[in-house]
Amino acid sequence: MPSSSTTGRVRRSAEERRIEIGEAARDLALAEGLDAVTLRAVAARIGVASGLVAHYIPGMDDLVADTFAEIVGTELAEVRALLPDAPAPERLGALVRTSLDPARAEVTLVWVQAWALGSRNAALAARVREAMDAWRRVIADEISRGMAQGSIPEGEAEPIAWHVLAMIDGLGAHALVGWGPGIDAVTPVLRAVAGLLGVPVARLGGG
Amino acid sequence: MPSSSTTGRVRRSAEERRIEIGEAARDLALAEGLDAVTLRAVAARIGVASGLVAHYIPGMDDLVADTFAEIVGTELAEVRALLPDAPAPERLGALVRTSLDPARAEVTLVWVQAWALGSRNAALAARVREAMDAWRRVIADEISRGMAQGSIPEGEAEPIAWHVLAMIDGLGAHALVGWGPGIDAVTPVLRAVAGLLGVPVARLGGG
DNA sequence: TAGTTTGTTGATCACGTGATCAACTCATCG
DNA sequence: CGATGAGTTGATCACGTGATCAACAAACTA
Repeated sequence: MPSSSTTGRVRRSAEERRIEIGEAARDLALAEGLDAVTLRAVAARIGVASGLVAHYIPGMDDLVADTFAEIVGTELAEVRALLPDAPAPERLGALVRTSLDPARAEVTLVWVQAWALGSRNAALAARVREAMDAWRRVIADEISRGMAQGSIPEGEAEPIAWHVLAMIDGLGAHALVGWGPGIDAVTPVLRAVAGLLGVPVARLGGG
Repeated sequence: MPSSSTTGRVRRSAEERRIEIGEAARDLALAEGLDAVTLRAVAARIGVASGLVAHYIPGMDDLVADTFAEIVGTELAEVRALLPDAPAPERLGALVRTSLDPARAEVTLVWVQAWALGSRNAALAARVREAMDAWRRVIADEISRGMAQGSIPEGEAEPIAWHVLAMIDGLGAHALVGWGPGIDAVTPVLRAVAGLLGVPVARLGGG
């Protein structure tokens, strides 16, 4: 029998349901990976028939792509919010340290899966490129500001930003299979970034 | 023809079949990704019933893991074979250039998929860690030799090797979704590596 | 109250996955 | 020649995927 008086079912407005579905997809992706965002899994998580979820989305590929965009968009905003009010090099150091925080492993899995799934899911691939552009832009802006302020030697900000990102992503992927334990990741990365920027390591701040 | 005109079937020895299956799995993985290594896909590629493939392997997870190991093992051997007979810094430069060659995109997809699948496939995860260890060892050995010969300033080779690898892998993953086109990847990476090693960029050779 | 709208269900379809196994074919040996 | 055994088939199982849709129920409206 149904749970309460008549039925336990709750009717929500279309807009509420859409939000609920999006949240469920996000939670699932963070907890179990992007490939766990499945029609039935999302439905089960919000206690609803699978058909309902299908009714609200164009297709699963789109939901997955949207979920990815939502997660990494939030991630970037969070990382930016944590940057200290300090000179560019120190802000960049903080950005690297935050990005390499093991607590972000959930998001790293999402990133790596997105790169892999991006080969087949065109919508996702487009979102991935957008997200990477956004990240590079943030890093490049910091570098450019530092160059304008004189705290970083003049040069091309874009390629440097690109490679800082590559280092962060590479280390993240490595950590995903439990590789590189026991080694301090942050210090050598900061050394490498300092080399890329042309500034002393100490200028990147931190302890 | 040898085998009767009624059926085109060919009988092979168990060992031949095993090799044939392994090769089909490798080709499939390189052409369409590790997730395309499927019971039926492998069978179809060698023109055989799916049951035959299943008969020769413990399970698909194992075949996928073996296929990954085979591919990246060969890759590392190839890259090593291409290193010039020169001082350590130049060899490292060549290693980086070879690894970033766009022609290796096939293998990159395999790597990224392996990182992602490694979360669920324990056998694969183990192989991935082994492969990464092998890579790091090769790079670290080169660095250590350079340090011993005086062509690279003294320091800890392992962390440096680790980060050179992270940079290579990160850039590879980026390229997978068609990101970073039009930007010369090699030059800035060499600059970063030179910074890590503490040697002038010119010492990494190439051009 | 009766009628209409809108959210929701659950069965069902078509497909793809890995795995299993009795039956078959063919090469080889006695 | 007949028997033995290794290689192979193809149907089949159980499961999971995305998608569809007629029917149903709750809320709203006249």
